[in-house]
Amino acid sequence: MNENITDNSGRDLPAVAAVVGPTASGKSALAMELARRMGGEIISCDSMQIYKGMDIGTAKPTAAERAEIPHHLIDIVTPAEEFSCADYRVLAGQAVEDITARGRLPIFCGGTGLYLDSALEGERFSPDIDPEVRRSLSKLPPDELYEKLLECDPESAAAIHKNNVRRVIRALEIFVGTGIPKSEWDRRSRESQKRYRAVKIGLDFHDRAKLYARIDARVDEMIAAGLVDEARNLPDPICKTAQQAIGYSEFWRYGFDDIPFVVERIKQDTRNYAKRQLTWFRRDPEIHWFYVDEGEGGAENFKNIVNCATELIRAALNVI
RNA sequence: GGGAGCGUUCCCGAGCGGCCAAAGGGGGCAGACUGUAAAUCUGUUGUCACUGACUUCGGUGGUCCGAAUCCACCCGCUCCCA
Repeated sequence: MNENITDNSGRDLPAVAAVVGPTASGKSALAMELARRMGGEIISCDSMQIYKGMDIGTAKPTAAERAEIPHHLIDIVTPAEEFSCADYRVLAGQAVEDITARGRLPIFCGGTGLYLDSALEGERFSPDIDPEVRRSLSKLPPDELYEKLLECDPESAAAIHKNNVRRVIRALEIFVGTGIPKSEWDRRSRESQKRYRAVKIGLDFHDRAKLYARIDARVDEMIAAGLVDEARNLPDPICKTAQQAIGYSEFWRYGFDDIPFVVERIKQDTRNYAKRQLTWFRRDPEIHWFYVDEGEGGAENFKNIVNCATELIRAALNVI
């Protein structure tokens, strides 16, 4: 059933779908429905659902959902383990291969734009860098770091704001570690042949306030579902990435004494995050956007989105 | 009833006679992003016919060439004494 279209360079690329959008926009429900209709399996594209034990705060699909439709790349490491975008790319590639081999349609679903991009990219030319390089660079004053970058990789320096120390360091460590500027590595990745035939479906709202209201409501639900205890009881060593998780980091930062205050912080952080996700995805011209609050919104509109998305995917991927 | 304060742009909050459409932070909006990405960073945020004009700092009326800043009264809030 999964008849791949031959792309213009003559290679057969596996077909995949992707459902993206800001947090709380209804991606999971849409992906589930698409999976049911099209014989698909879901590949989570979420930097935090990777972590075991962080269930409520990352809005993982329920056990029932996971029993009905196979979900990949959820619960793959403990919060103590460092996990990167590059790791994700490798595992996503395996998942697609696996799902495709079984004649089913891989459906990416998630809000981590960088992870999705890295998974869909043809090749990723970013070598491993000795972490010691970053460590020593981090000790230098920001101005000096930017000066250095200006010298060894002016193209990246021009693209990165000097205040964005984290990215200045990344660009610098790539040059120090490989002798080749980051801008050059990036160019090679960008120019590489795509890995899949992908159809991307995006979810957004005409009225931003509606999205924000959904976010607030969902945070309240998470609290009711026991997020506080989940955060309190996470096993101690937690890696840098997992430490940043919204819904948990606020407890670590503000403590467990004033729960209502922390809840407000979680809502605010989530809203800001949703805005950043939208900024990321809106830049991608390949995404077909659907509006959750179109017309009357609600179940009727959801059905309509599912229908349109299904047609779109079938047409574009030539999947029956 | 007496005393001491306070009221600033969406919010908090600085300003205390001109350099103030008014610091800073938050929020909003927009943007960047290729191995920390639920991270990190940038721009913008009174109105308009926008290198200029107009309206704004609780209200009204004054002083002054000139007020968010000084004075009077009024309204509202807070705190202290009774």
